[in-house]
Amino acid sequence: MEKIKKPRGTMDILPGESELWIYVESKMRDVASRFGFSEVRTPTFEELGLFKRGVGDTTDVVQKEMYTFSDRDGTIFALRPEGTASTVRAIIENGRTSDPMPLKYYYIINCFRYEKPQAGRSREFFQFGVEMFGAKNAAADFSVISLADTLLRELGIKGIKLHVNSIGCPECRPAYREKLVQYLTANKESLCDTCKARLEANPLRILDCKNPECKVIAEAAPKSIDHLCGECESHMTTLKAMLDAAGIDYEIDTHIVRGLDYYTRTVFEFICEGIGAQSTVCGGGRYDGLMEQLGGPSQPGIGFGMGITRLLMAMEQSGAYIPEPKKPVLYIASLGERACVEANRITTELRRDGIMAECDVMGRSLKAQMKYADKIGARFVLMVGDSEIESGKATLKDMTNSTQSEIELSAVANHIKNSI
RNA sequence: GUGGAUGUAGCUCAGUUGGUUAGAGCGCCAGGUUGUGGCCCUGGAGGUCGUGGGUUCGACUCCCAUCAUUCACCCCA
Repeated sequence: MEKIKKPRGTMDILPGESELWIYVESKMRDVASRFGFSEVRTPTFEELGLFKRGVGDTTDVVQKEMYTFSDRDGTIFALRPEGTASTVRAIIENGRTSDPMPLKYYYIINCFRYEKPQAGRSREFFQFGVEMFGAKNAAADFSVISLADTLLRELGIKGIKLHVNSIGCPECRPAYREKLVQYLTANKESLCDTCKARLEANPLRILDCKNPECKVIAEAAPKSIDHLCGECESHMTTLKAMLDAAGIDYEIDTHIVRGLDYYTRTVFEFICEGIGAQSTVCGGGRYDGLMEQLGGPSQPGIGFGMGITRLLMAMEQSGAYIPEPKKPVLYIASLGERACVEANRITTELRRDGIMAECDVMGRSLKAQMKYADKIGARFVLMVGDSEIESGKATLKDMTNSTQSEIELSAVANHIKNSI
């Protein structure tokens, strides 16, 4: 038979590494709930229009990276390329804007983008996302950033830097944008080809270009942070004061420009060098116009997305703690039908009491069972055969020091429970 | 979408200027006498050498194509 391969840019997470994912995900839930965020689960696919309006019709994500398909009735759907749009849709659709403000939601989801895979980027990827709605103050920005910072610390990630910028609001951005375009147009000849094209479509992106020539121009370009209106200015000032007070290191990085249309004011990234070209482990910002854009009431919002694969790479690089696979406390080696029945009886009793226990299901020899017990790291091994069934006593071996003792079969479960 | 690198057992890799039944280590399974792990020894299973063409008496080895993996650009988490 011909083998079927997994789709390009997807991955299998197998035993041995799924433990790590579970650990990281439980950390995310733990930290998020400590910050007062609750989990939201939305569909894996949505109507295409949601992302066109939410993420932005002109973005690369929507224009060329979406997995779309039509339903039998002709409706066009898309696999979610990110989580924010769906969350906002769910809030509006379920009337949650009547809940006490602010709304604090988080999610751990898979997202899909048709891209060419490379380190830290795949077609199906996983992200932890956080969204807060209804709070326009800088304190909201701060608590979201602080949440990310706390999580990264608790996962033992080192060498990660917070970059912060403000890209202004509908009040001040148009004037800034015009000034920037003027400046860039004057220097158009020195720009790389892609940036020449970006001049029309998305001039802000030029600030983020890696081409050396463009970098020089970007360095001297007018900065959004110097052209903020009064409100944006004081918003940023307060945020900086809060970060300083909490001891969260950051740098103002005028190159940070988010690619999704919905961002306003604060934008930030946690960047980890050394994990490849895709070094943004966490990226987010404020999106005050998004709720209204999707047909809901006008409510400010702020949040971030954290790429779990990139996070794992950062953890590995940091030599962070990684959980050990669970090991059974007791393995029961049995020989013969009657012993096997008894082994299963005791194993079940322990399992019902929440203790990890194993017994033979392969019909192996005693020696082979001992080898197996060793490989799976069992702490104790109980040896049961016909004579043990007769006498009601069996040998219990402590695998850490090879000591053996006689024990009543009826007392095994209790003995094990007491010895852990 | 563009460019570079790579593709031999489950894993990590050998495979000599193209030459007979393709190898090692690890892992897996079974044994090493009579009911006992870690070390050691023996045996076994497992590969259409990514796939499809071509050159040749003969291809894992050379050529072309294709697919996949990977790194970078683009973009983003």
